[in-house]
Amino acid sequence: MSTVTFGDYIRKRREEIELPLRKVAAYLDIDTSTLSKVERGERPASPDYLKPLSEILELDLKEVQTTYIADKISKDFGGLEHLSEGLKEAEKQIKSKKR
Amino acid sequence: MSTVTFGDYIRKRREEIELPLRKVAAYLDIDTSTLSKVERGERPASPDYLKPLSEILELDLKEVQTTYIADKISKDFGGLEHLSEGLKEAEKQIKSKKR
DNA sequence: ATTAAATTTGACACATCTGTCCAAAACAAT
DNA sequence: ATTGTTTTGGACAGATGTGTCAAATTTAAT
Repeated sequence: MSTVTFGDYIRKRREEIELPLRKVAAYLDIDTSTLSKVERGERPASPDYLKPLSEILELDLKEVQTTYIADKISKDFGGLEHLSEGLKEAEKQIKSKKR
Repeated sequence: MSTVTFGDYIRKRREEIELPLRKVAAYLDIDTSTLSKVERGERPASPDYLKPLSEILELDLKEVQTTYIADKISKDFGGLEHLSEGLKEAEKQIKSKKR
């Protein structure tokens, strides 16, 4: 399975449509350097970036969020033995709350 | 559905078996005050607490972790529209990695 | 009501995080 | 090789997080 990091995911797409970091960073209203670090996984992405990223990279917001969440969870909780069960439980609770 | 916070969960159990904060905190090797804040949700629990908590509170580690994860996820990602999908995806990736 | 124990509060120190700035390096094009 | 552009690196400031300490409050017991 792939397990692509968030950084790789947006970098790949950015190169695909041939936008320089400069442009994308400007659209997100952050420094070029910051975005570079996010793409290389040196820093985590802020959730604030997700919406604008989906816009300028012409990606489905749902996919962007999904990739972001999966990546962050594996980084934040990677060490826990019972992560799978915890996620299932979290899902249940979220669904029940969404009503 | 309940959606019990991690703090409520361990406080309830601690009171059930009638241990003072003092004792539990000592076992976790943290200040009483810190544990008090964790129980009341004023501060997040450190993952380091989970194992010792499960021991001194005589709880299944799996349940402790699960509650911790569910709580933290809802706090960390509460705002995202596509959280459910993201969690499913994260689960998939974790499972595939566990091989 | 006093005393003792348990719990909470708030100020504090120290560490970590987040993003910026600007200089350095890598890359393209000619 | 020089110039222009993109990308990266590292020092930095300000914000946020983590836990401690000591004092204040609450609770329980007598």
